[in-house]
Amino acid sequence: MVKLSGANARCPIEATLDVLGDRWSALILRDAFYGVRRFEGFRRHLGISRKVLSQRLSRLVDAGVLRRAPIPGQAGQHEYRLTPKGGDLFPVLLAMVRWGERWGTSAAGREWLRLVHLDCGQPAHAQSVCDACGQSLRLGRVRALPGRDAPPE
Amino acid sequence: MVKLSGANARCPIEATLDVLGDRWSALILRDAFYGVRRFEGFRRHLGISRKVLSQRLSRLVDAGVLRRAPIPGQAGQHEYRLTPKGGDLFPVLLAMVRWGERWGTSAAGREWLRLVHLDCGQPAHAQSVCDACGQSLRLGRVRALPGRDAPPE
DNA sequence: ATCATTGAGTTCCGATTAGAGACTATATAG
DNA sequence: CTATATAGTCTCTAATCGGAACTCAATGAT
Repeated sequence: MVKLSGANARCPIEATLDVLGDRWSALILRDAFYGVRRFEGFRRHLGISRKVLSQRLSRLVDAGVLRRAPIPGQAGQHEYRLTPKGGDLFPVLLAMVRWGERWGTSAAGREWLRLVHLDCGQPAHAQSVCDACGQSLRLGRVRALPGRDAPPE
Repeated sequence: MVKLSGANARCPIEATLDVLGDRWSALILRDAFYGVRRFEGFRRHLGISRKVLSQRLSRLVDAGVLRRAPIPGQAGQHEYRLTPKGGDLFPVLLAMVRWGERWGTSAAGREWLRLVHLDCGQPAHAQSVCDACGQSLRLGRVRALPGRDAPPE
């Protein structure tokens, strides 16, 4: 499934898609952000088959976004927790929540989920801003250029 | 933790994944943000098979994120352009760029792509902030609760 | 002590989907 | 009139999916 296409093989978006570019992986990570940790938890919440879940969890562990840790006291049992690398996917998920709330066919206008920002107590809606100037990053106000390490041509 | 019954079917993230949850669709949208518009452009740039490209483009058009418009003067030819709904996916892509630059295996530390924020002239790195208080949205500082329209139980 | 249950998988199967490549249809270029 | 480009469709094989059954270890109930 990891098909690296010609020239843009290592575009950072593709690197992210190695982890998030599969529906089940993305949903597993969503559940991980919601606090799900156990195999059976994911399975029940997602309705995913055991085989695919097992495969996806291993892949996410291999990718370093989840960590498989034994549960102390519960011999033989373990849980999957987000690593710092995995936790850093949070902004991507938040941006997805935002879009889904605005545009999702059956989600639009509905409040399925309430995210509360503990620092201000308000409902959290993610906004994408420039980390240099703090202004909102709008499509059309961002120009994509080849970077220093871009492939030639 | 949000109670996820089988009815998490309409979580806003899932709505977004209907569009972005497939690797090819996500890559097509990335290319669209880069300015690619034509069937053959996507095909060459991505190395995708015609069948799958055709299928994905139709799906994205059906989903309302791309629009299939005839090119005036070039009879029989047309292009795929982002709709406002599609353009609103930009923050998701930006968040992916950000993560890929930080964590992507072969992308980490490299500058494959340079995004310039035209409003300040600086390299654009997307940051996810609360639209209410403007503070950065950090995992752990956001609590997920069932919303008004959450499924019962 | 035994039986059933739960957690966490693995294995097998039929059905779906993906990708490679050939084929088609239309329009312009030479 | 032939060649080329665009935008697909069709066919075929290989990979992948979901579902169900099976495994195996650790608890829990009788």
